[in-house]
Amino acid sequence: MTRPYHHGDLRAALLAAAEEIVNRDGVAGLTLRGVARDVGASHAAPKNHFDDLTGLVSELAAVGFNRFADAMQNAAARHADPQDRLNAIGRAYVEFALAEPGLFQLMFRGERLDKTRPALHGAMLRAFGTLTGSVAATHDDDPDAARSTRATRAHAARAWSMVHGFAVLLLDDRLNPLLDADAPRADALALLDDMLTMG
Amino acid sequence: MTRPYHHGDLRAALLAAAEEIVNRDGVAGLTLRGVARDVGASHAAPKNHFDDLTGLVSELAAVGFNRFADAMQNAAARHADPQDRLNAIGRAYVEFALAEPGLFQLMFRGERLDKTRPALHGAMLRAFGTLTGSVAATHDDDPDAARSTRATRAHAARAWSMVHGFAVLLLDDRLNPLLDADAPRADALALLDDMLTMG
DNA sequence: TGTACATCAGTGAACGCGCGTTCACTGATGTAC
DNA sequence: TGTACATCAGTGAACGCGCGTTCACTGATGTAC
Repeated sequence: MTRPYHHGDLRAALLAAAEEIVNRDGVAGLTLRGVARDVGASHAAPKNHFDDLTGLVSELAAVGFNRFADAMQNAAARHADPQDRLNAIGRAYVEFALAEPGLFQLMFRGERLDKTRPALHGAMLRAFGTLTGSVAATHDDDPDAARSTRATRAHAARAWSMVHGFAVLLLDDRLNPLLDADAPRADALALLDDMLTMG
Repeated sequence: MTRPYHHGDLRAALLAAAEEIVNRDGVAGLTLRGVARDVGASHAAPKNHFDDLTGLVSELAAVGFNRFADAMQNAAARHADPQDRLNAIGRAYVEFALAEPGLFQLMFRGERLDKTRPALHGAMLRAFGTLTGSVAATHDDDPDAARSTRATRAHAARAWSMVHGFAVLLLDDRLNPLLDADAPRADALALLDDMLTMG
């Protein structure tokens, strides 16, 4: 079987390769040439699908935010009580970051992202809406952030900051002094549970 | 006045230039050549003071963590009540991030950091000890994190995660949906105060 | 059904760029005697 | 007090590297008639 001239779905293959690279080598290790190399295409091929590195990164971030939103929604769907749902979302948030550390960092480092791209903008709204909406439900509030009260905004910002900060600090090994040295990963999730349920 | 062959304190000048660059262009914009260029030295000069980019970044991070610790301790010293002190530390944490966004990101992005360098390691312990010790005081607990109870660990992780996540999300314009569009900076600090004092 | 042609996807050579690093060197400083 | 010499700080040319980008091209696909 000879390799056909056209790939079939080079765009998807490039995104998959980019995801693998970013999780292995970090955001700084992601280059157009490297991605093309990994899928066996010429280094100029990505230009046809993503104008430049910002394009590739932004589209990959959109994929990431959609999966991120899916993960949080699936976690929420397994619980009926609003507070339980919110805690489940928080756990899913951190678990996503641990499972795809490079992708998570790419999604949250603005430098290389073009947030005006429709795919990315929509995916971000989905992900953040899931989180803030769930916070509002916990407090019997209007889920529309734009019309939320001062207290609800503070609740949303606190829940989001807490879980995001935990994920970021954990990924960068900053929480080690607070964790069991023998099993930091498992202990981290236990610690997160304590944080979420301590009232 | 002709420029002398020896600079006098090239090391300090290089660190100052690096700080300016990182706050202006971000972590990715920081290079040995660029730093040397900005102080008017040859591009190989930094080698004498910092072996490589990791050395420069790590030493700059050490400077940053010491200033960071100073800022938190100064803020704490203005209050007597433990909870007030902790809130003041949280405010100082976010204000530092806003004042030196590039330096803050450099300090918290592990990739380029050699945390085993004595200067950096010590400065990090100082900064984090200030924060976690203050949390323990709020709960009448042992300030030594290694011997702290499960509840204290959870309190420390929560306080730290919350304030760190808030800073990171704010720097990356992620909190805009929750902020007053006309004065996001001022509103952010008001929102932080609500978060810290909402109980 | 067949043919012509426009469009699209991918190739591979070439370019310029800034980077880190090496190297032989030079100017300045400190120290032993 | 002087002199010799080792050490240190900084220079500037040169190298190789991987990057993004451009360019003329070729193979494949779809569409108009």
